[in-house]
Amino acid sequence: MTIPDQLTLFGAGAEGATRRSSDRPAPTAQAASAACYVSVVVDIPARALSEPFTYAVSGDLVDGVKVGATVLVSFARRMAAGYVIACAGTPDGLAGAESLDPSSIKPVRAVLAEPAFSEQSVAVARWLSQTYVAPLSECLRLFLPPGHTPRVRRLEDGTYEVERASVQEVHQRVVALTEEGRAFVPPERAVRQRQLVEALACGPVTTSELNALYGGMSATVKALERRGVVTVEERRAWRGCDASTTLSSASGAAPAQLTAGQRRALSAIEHARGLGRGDVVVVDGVTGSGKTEVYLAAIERVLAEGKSACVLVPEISLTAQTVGRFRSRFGDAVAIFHSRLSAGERLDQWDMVHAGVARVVVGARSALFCPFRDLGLIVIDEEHEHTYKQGQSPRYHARELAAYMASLYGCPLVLGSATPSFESLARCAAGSFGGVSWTRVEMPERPAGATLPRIVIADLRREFARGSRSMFSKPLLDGLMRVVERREKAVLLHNRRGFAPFLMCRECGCVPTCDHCSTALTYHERTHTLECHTCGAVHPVRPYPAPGSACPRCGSRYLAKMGMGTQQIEDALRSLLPPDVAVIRMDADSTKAKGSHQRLLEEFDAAECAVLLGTQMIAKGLDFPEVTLVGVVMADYALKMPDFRASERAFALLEQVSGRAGRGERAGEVVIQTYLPDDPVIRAVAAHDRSLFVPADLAQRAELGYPPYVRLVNVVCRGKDRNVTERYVEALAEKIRAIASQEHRVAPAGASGLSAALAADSTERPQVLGPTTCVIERAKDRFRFHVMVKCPVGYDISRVLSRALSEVGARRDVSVSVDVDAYDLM
DNA sequence: AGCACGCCGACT
DNA sequence: GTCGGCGTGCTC
Repeated sequence: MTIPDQLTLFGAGAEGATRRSSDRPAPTAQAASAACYVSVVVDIPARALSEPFTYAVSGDLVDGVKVGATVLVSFARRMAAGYVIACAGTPDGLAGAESLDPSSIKPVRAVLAEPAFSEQSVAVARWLSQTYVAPLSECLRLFLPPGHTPRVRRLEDGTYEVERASVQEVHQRVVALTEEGRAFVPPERAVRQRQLVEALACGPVTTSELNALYGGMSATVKALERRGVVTVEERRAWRGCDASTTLSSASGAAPAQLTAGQRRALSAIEHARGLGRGDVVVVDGVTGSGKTEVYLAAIERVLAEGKSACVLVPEISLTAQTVGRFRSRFGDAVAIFHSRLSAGERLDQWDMVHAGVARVVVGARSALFCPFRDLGLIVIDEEHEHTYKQGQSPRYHARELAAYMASLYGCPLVLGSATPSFESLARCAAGSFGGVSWTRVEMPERPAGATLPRIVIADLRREFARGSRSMFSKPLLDGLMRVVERREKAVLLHNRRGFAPFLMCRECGCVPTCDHCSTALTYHERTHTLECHTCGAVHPVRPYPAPGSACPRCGSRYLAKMGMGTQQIEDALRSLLPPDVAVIRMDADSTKAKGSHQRLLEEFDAAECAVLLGTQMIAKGLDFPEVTLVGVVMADYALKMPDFRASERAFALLEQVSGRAGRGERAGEVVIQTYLPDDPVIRAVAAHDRSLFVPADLAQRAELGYPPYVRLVNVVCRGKDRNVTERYVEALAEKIRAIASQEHRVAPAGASGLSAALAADSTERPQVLGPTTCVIERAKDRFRFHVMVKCPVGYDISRVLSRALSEVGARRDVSVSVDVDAYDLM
């Protein structure tokens, strides 16, 4: 545990200490001696401060002040960190500074960090800021090295302090034999020297490795270094590169031959690369059709041209196999980003890209902000995943950001999925969007004779009528027994975490709810607690049939667990299956610890006969050829979500999880348990044919005005005072209505005909719905209201919103969050 | 007149 | 974000 180093600038004793009064420099003198001028975005996240300010750079700082650098500036009687986004010889050369009084320009006080982003990244940050109505400083921060967000604080005595980044680079000392050293024979009795020479015979070794192997070796190293036998070289250590896996399918050897579908996809990507304008290729390949191999082959060609590639995968830790394939194909040239990296590992992976050591980046959505040298390809795997939408400001969607970056860099964007998003399907159907072409390539077959699994629908209504009270239907039970008998493997999906999601009184119907938030409390079996997943409040509880259970409202003792979770199914499986069958549960609870995710998968891989039970995290990316059975314990949770995308998501989830079966030589079977066997989504999954539900679902969305036919923006206002918040949100909604009605349709330059093609029946002007209270009316003691805005595709709604926000003005006691192209409408 | 409070706008 | 300026309205 290291205490963050603190470095006091302008501290007491420092010459010209920055006190309130002495804070103002003589402006004219500074301006006259300026070597150049810069546009600086101050790191104060307020919507009103999104525009850059102009500062002068003195001669002694000019070498360090470049685009991408972090600087310290005085701003409105205080100090602030800021980011340099442009440089020029005179103020006139900087946008917005033309009409500035030269005497009001202050100097840059210090350089806090070397350049971290390029001018292209500035363009990307600007686009993010405008599109998602977020402060520019917040968007620029995304490009900083991990753990290096600057912190400037004012101390009691009026001086300022810049906190040094808590994560630092580390070095290792590498010991190697010199040319002459090879012939060196240690004296008979010099045991340590013998050990050292022996260790170095096969190649250079780090000092820490030597010390771990032989104990204190530093004296010996020093002695031999003096004699010229060995050299010691200090080298930057790259943390986060040593993750190895025993997973059998993680090797990346290229197959002898690609399938016809893979070749088609690859040539579409090559075609797009040749055009160099950022065209999009949607690789629509069934599960197991070898999409990863297409990415790998495309990246090989990009690397051969000396360019780099970025691959986004949903929550990387879920796909240790994918990572393994990339690492074994491209070796050290790969940087990996996932949520389970430590701060130091994250920084080093970033620096590997910065230094040009790594030219392939595999990571979650934030990997797009890496300091790429010359980006030649962007890939988004499992493109339909909603994790590509960022949940906090800036609430960008990685697909849209990647499409913008692709056109900026003139490189192709590849979107891969077995279940492409409706947005992507619509754009491909239109042929173009945002001024570039969108092409869909189908890969309908699995390579090497593997076939898609047979799908069995288990009708739970009939099971119940037959008197079965088991959580496993006959087809699923039979399937499990067959797996046990043949010593194969099964994957069981259950889309819920915890033991019982909530408690309910069987007598009065009361469901315990959080005092601070209007959400039902979740029951946790192992700890006997009710927990609020919104604010984290924890209450101990005794549910029925434990003695002393009591309903908080009516006192009845029948306060019972409702629904079932993965833990309950795990217990049932264990009592059902012979003890030599491994039952492995994977959900948010069992994968909390670092590395536990991979460990559980390796356990499943190594087992001779096993059942892997888990939430949706097991649905994608897993590639185990021995899995012959996939069971969905209850498909209806996914089908009946209160969301217009429920069908799309349910289809994706069921199709993905079904795809885990039959990836090897033996055929696979999927059993889906449901009370709704006639639902079009279930029928589409059963037939491996999305056309059985997509047209009807699209027709409904067109009629009700939902994406992909319109854009949706959700504006949420939160405040402690109900009335104040409500009045504010009403004023904001009114302002949006007013501005939207006076603006004509402003399609941004280059916007395609998709809005015309798709939005023909929808409104031409934005439609403002609400304000209303949010579904979660109150969270963390704040009242929540929201306004929904629907507008035609291609309409520049962001401009309307930022104008409305600045005209209504900010209030300290009401926080506003804008979610453009919202996914979560709660 | 003197001052507390809240709103508005500037900040380079 | 954060501070100061200024207008409103209340109190001495």
